[in-house]
Amino acid sequence: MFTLAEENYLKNIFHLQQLSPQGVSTNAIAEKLETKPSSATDMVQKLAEKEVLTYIKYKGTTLTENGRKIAANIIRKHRLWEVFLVEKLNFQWDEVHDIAEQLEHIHSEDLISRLDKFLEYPSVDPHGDPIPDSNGNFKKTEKKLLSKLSKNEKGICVGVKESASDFLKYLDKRHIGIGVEISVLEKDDFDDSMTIQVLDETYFITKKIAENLYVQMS
Amino acid sequence: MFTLAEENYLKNIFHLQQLSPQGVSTNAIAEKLETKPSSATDMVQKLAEKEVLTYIKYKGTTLTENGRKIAANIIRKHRLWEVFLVEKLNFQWDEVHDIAEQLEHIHSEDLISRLDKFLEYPSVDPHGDPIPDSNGNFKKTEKKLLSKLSKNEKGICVGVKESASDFLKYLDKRHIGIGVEISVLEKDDFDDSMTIQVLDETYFITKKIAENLYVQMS
DNA sequence: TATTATTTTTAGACTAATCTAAAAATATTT
DNA sequence: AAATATTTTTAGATTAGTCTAAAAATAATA
Repeated sequence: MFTLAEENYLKNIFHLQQLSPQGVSTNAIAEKLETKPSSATDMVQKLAEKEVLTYIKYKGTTLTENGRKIAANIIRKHRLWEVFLVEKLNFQWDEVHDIAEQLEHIHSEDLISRLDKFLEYPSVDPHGDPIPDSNGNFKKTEKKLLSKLSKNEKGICVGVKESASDFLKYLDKRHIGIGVEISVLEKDDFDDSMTIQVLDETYFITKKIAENLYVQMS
Repeated sequence: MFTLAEENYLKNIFHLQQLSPQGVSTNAIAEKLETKPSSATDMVQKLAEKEVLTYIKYKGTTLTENGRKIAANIIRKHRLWEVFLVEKLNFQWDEVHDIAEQLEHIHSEDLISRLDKFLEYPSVDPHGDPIPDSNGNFKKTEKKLLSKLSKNEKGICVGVKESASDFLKYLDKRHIGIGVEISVLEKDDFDDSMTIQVLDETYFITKKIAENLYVQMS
């Protein structure tokens, strides 16, 4: 069994590993967990003892297969609870993160499998991120960034890259959410800004916005 | 904000206070929390600093109004989550306690008020215990005669009608006293006799006995 | 009431998780 | 390649919560 702190390290190292699969640096871990590098070193050494990650001094860490599964399971719980909060308790999708951060640490396999069933086995969370199965496997999605689309292409919004509350509010105001169709009406080659159509409205969006929205093409 | 350990102490001191309203002993707290009396002393002193309880050395502790409210709120969360687990996730009522013990420590007022609404404002948990409102108030339940209980109901012994010595000896022999929980396992409709459970023992009692014991229902 | 038993508190130590400050290793620049 | 900068680790301290052992207070008994 792992402590709350250990679980948080595992989960965040998992996420960091997506960006640097060859090994995660101590400083990166410390920054992600908002702690000091010396604390990260201590914890990483402890987790290496427990064989959920491999650690080479001054080089970095990588999750073991076992560590990967544990991390994926925490992410699974986080995302399932987010679906519950939005679908059943009518939270807005930008309000659920902090609560899910707490709920993800509740220990009970039975609870999660029942919750999964209750929610009718969702495949993505309210932000469009995939929910791994009970073995820790993620379904590969062929989503791409909206910024990669050309003029007159369109796609279904399936997720966001950045889930900062301000950004989600920006999207809500324009009725952009998971499952909504977005069409590129115009694209400026100079600054990569776009004019897009969402439902019956057209909006002008900057490159920065387009680089934070994932769409799935038909 | 209170830590997990602090919340558990407050909750359990609240429960102990139902049985001894004049003050809870250090040993009783230690026993309830499955820890050592010295640990209980330390924690009680810390909680007294935080003014959620009053503590007099060698005498005992009593929750302050503030402490009572915090404890009631934890109990409220515990019981609401139990309703959720049984009503929505189809757990059996005897399987939910350990999970609710974890869920009761999730911090979010908004979450609980939405959960309350989702569950359609239940007034009791799956064990029949009352759920306090968001101000920490429990609905008053007055004492009634044990003879008025039906099969499978239970209550806490709060008094006797007849205080004849023979009767008290009879109760003593069966470990029936103030604060003891009595459950009705069987009730005979013809002569109003009952089979009751007290602690780990079951007893057969006549109508006359049941008409002389006051119980308070959860 | 004096003695014994029980309860409660204090003192000192331990673990998990964190921190600061300094040392060591690695990376970058000139 | 030497000097400098950055990253990472170690050493030692701190806090919360717990423990054991011993001392102090209270309660029970002879």
